[in-house]
Amino acid sequence: MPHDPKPPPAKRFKPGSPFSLANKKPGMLLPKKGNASSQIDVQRKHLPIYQAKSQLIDQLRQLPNAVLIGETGSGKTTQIPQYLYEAGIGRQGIIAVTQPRRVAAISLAGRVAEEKRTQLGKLVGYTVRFEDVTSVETKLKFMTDGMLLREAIGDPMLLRYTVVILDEAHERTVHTDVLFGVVKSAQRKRKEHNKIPLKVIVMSATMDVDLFSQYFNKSPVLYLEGRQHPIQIYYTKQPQSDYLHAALVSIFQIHQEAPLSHDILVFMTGQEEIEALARTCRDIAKHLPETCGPMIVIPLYASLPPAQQLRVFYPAPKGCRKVILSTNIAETSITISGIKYVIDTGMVKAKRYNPDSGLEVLAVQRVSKAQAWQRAGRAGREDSGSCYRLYTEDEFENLANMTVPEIQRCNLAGVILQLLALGVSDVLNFDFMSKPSPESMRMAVEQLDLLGAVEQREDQVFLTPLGKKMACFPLEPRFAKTILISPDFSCSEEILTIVSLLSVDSVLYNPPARRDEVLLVRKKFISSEGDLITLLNIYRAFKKVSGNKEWCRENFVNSRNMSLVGEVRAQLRDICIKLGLKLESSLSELANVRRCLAHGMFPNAAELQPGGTYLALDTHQTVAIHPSSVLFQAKPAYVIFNELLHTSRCYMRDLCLVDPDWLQEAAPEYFRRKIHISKS
DNA sequence: CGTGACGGG
Repeated sequence: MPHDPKPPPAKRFKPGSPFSLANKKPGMLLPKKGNASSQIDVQRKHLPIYQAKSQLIDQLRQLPNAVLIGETGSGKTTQIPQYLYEAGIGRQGIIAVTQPRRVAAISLAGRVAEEKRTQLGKLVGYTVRFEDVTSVETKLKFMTDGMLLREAIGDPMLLRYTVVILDEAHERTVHTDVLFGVVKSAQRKRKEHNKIPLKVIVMSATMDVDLFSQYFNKSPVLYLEGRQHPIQIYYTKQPQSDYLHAALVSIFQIHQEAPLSHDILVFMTGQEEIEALARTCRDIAKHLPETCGPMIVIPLYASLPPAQQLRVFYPAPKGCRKVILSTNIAETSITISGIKYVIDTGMVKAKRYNPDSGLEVLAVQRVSKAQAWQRAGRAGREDSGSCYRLYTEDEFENLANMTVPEIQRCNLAGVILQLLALGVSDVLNFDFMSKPSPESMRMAVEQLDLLGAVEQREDQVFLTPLGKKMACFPLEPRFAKTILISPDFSCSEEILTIVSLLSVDSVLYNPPARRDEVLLVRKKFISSEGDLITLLNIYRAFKKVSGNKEWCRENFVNSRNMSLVGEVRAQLRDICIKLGLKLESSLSELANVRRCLAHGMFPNAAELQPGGTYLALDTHQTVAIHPSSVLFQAKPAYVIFNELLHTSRCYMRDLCLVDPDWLQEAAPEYFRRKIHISKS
């Protein structure tokens, strides 16, 4: 199977100077894809992977592990599971295919069911959170990697499965990285216990090949040809000090020179930047000579309402240019057809983790080479295209090869808890493909220790009975702990609501243009006891009108996120019932709720200082109340907060007023130490 | 006095 990892030859251009067009001919029309089932077989046979079918089956039959490298469009994800099934490989159990995202798992299952001409949920099914479309007949199961991890807690050897296919492995999400270790150990254990072997197939784009192969006992790497069209890459001649300006200039150069039917996709870093550039583009486009043609500018980022996200898929009116300004959401999650030009600023907003302070910070930084290739690839999905990189070739060469795997950039408390629940005996030496730093491992263990989830004896970490229960919840450890202690305060119903509200995207809708209206309408929910109680009030009011959409609109509440809160809450409540927790409501007695929150979240406590700032008692950082908090003006002596946000300052968000005595009673020794230090 | 890249259970 041929494989050419060499990137296309590079050309240079300078924003603001004329550059030669890569392709003057108008975009070719593609043959329309039919949906009639008679055409499905024809389509399947036209996929590049079909040529290699018998060879692939022979290899996969005998190999316990394989790494499969295939470009987008190779058809590997839909075809390999079917090939295995049709060849009778792994028939004794289920073939699982994991995906980092829900939508991908759901749509792939739909596609494969269609190809097999069966009803979804029979032979082919999917499992994601809140949705299980499988049955006893299901042999090909698409699922999120997080879902398989959850299942592994009850079944560490994954005995229901004969084959696990880890797709999109190059994305290196936390879940995929943990799964690498889980399936590897399941393979070994099954061998030791003389169980049916587990076959593991890692699927990835053209990167990380050696790492994957090494990790899975030097397993062979199979290459699949893709159906990617050639992409011409351009670099700037000089480094650009202002990538936004460079992007603006490049957009209008292409706009002036390329046929209007060619769409442009620009990769940028965040919402604010995108909205600002969109405004500028629209302004400029208005004042261009008529020879240029009109331009439609579409912003794209995750927090955009779904209806507005859909706009990127509508073709622009004839004779109008479509320009999409996007975050990295268009790198993987959303695929837009018809993109002819990609402009890559070379920058991305990404999470960084400081294990010493335990603080996660969002920062604008340079992309990796792998990411730059992923972005460029978005220009060549249906036809040849061009990618304009707003940096020099030298700068490109100096980029990191790979994006640092997320597991090396995040708080590991949840991961460690999950591994312990899986029965991993020596967590500190868990066989990670890319080991997180010892400091961040230690930090996570300390956090779990503080919550009472683990005990440390002779350099070993053990799960406590409380920790075992905590692991049952699909939540951050501190939230699980708060729920588990809530029966002691007779307020589980309220705590379930608050935790659910904090574990989904914000239910508060804050359009900046209607700020005054928002403040006015929100007044009636505000509690002087803080943001968490305010949120509880909003949820109660929402329930009172049974989730009325009109009510949501009037009150600037995001109804979709609010419904999600309900789903999460129901799931958590079920887990509570299975664990035999006594569920009570404290109704109007909200001091109980705050006391419970103080006991569960005491590591996130802060104390007012004479100067009016706060001191985070755990890390002794100086912090401030975020201006969006209902306690912003009040400045109470002691608060707990849900999270720290590091922007212009270090802000606490989602606060709750607490009594210092509650903190003392929650963790006497800890606070004796902390408060002692803070006073000295 | 002023804000959150993207996912997932």
